[in-house]
Amino acid sequence: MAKDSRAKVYKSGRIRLDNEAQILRSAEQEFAEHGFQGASINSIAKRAGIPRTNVHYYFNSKLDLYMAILTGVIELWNDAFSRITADDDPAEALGAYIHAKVMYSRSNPHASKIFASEIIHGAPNLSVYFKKEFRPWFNAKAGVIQAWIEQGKMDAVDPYYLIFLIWSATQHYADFNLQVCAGLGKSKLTSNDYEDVSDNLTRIILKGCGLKLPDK
Amino acid sequence: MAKDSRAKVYKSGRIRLDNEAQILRSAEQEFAEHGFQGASINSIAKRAGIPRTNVHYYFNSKLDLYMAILTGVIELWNDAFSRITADDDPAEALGAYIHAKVMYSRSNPHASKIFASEIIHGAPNLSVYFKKEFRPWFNAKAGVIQAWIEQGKMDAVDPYYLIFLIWSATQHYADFNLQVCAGLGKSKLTSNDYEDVSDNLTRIILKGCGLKLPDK
DNA sequence: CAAAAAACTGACAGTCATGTCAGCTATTTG
DNA sequence: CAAATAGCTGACATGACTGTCAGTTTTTTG
Repeated sequence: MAKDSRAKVYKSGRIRLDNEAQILRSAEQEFAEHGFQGASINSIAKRAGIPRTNVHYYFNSKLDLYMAILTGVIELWNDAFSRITADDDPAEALGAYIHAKVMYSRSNPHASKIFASEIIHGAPNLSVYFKKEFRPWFNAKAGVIQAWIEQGKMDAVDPYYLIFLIWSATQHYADFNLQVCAGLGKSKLTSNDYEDVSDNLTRIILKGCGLKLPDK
Repeated sequence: MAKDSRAKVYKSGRIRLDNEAQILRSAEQEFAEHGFQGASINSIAKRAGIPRTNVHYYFNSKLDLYMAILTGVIELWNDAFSRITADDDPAEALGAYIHAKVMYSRSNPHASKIFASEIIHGAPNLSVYFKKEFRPWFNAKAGVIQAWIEQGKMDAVDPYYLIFLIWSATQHYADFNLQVCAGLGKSKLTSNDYEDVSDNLTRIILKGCGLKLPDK
């Protein structure tokens, strides 16, 4: 009996994996477009080409589905920053990080939007993450920048604010993509545009921290 | 008859003005917390201490109420930037603008969040604004920066990207306030914190554009 | 190929929200 | 103070969505 109730834990078969992936992809779009409350399981099911009740077979509730996406986003997100250490050259490391984040805004705009929307609306589903995991991780990363400063490698900017600056400036091109396109008079940013964004941001931010652009 | 149907246009009495203001205040909070779809007229009414049906007496639909707020936000928002001209000193003008925007994030976080959420989710209610008014205004502002560059007063950064940088960096402290507080280990940013933010951003961005900090 | 497991679905119950309207009450005004 | 206007509200019609469950179909496996 107890065994039976746990049976669902075994996520087996090819069918399950395929369908879960398909549902997650569709849900990511739907949540990005309409937010958690605005998204409907019905729409997600339609996007995925699967009957609504079948979506429920894979994900017990809308919140389950949402959380699966949200936690996935965060993992992917933190990865790019986690590799930077105090031994790296600051100009190179920060330049690479800015570039990676800009490209991430290009390749994963949905994820960025879902995350942003969650925080804007009070992060009701990330309170545990923000209360436990986030701060230690964030402090560690700020520590790397602080170390560079103490080694005299860059200006004594506040590491916390510098990180926020990089995050906001880069994520802007995913979250506010619509406004950016409207301002530039384009229907969509090209690969070149994103490179331009990355170059401009890198130039301003590195120089602003007293760092020289690394020659490529 | 035609006269009667227009009668509502005359927004008269003190009672109406009071109640409308109260409802708008409550709606701003509700929309910021839950987004357009997540907000309910019922909750707004409760916040305002007014029966739900009475809210409908003042605003025909939820969308009407939302639009009243959204358009108000945009007007307020554009004001700070609209005063800058090519004759101003760039360091001073940009510094003041950054400061104003940071302080705006402090005093009007709800408005910022509502605007951000609207754009993130595809700006379905601002399509007219973005198709008509926004670009000319935005180009004019970029033109001011371009003029400074041509006068040799600052580095040849792309004006468009510079504006986006300032917007994103400053609005971040309203929209992502929760993440910022979590990262800094505070429950709320103080007046001093916002001044620090403004100082740090100004320092990095101005230096990044080849401008000297104006001495206060 | 038959039994077991996984995948699927139609029908249902329950909840919550919006918007309308007729008729009520309070306030203003001549 | 009475007529006119503004403000208010209960009841109702309507629709959307979530989540459950029993029972069916498909797939896997021994």
